[in-house]
Amino acid sequence: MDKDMLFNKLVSFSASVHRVTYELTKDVKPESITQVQYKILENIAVSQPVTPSEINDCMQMSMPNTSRELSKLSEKNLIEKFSDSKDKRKQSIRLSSEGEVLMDKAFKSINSRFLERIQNMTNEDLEELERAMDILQNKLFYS
Amino acid sequence: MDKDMLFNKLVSFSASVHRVTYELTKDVKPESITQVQYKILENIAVSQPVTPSEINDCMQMSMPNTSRELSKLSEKNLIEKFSDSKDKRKQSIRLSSEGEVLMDKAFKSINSRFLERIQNMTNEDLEELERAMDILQNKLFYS
DNA sequence: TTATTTGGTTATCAAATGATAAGTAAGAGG
DNA sequence: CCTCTTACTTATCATTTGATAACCAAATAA
Repeated sequence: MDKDMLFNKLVSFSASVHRVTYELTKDVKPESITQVQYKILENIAVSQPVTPSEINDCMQMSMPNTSRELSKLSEKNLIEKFSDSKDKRKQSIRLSSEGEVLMDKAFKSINSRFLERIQNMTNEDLEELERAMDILQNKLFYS
Repeated sequence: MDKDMLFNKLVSFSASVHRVTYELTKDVKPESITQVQYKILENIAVSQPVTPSEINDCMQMSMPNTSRELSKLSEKNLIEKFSDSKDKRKQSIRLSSEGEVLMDKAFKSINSRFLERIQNMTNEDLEELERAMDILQNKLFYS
């Protein structure tokens, strides 16, 4: 097996994934928030409730910056902070109802672009896609 | 076929791809250039020679900003600009030898992390990966 | 009880990025 | 020849981001 060839394939593959996810998610974020803030919201949306440190790890930013961005999101009424009853240093963060609406709209729009993209596929195609994603996620893109 | 399930799978899949490419490419860029500049160099490396407008399209930035970043890369002696002999408005950009060295080092380092990641795989596993990438790239992550 | 560590905030500063306006020079179309 | 368009540059400005230092309060360890 030619591992160099496989590596080249990986390079081109991840470029494609990045490009297509860019196309799918283009313009779904409202003007009122920055790209980083949108990413944080996405992060919260898929794994709420989260703590600031968890967001911090996923986003690869420094705590002070995470804290700042969270405050901004809080000011914009998109998230809510609760303090943990057991460990009062910890904060637990979730989307506010306004935030839920925003992210719901975003995901719906991404979903509909996705449906467009797969609209002409047969059931076998779709099952093939599913299997292929499973394989790659388990064997190559595991964490 | 449940398309919503497939969509969820896609969301989680692309998150994984992003995370793993982050890990593979972490710290390969020298301190002397910014993230954006590194991305531009990657772009040039895989499809040189390129014109500023082509880079501009791929990078989703505005022409003035692209131009600025290219000048900076040029000042750092990482790229070279030639003007097209046919159409003198156009510029053709390639890596300088210093730029080649830099990107070569970067790709080698990414490659070695990739090899680590696949080191325990059988030939069948690798062929499976290859097929899976082909399928996804052709059917879902096409441009 | 007294450190020390953990989880987080606030303030501040430099640097990077994004966006706009205005300009130049070469090619294309009339 | 005279416009118009294309490809790109320069200058400038506001905003975002990244990084650092200093701080606080709760939890933990000594």
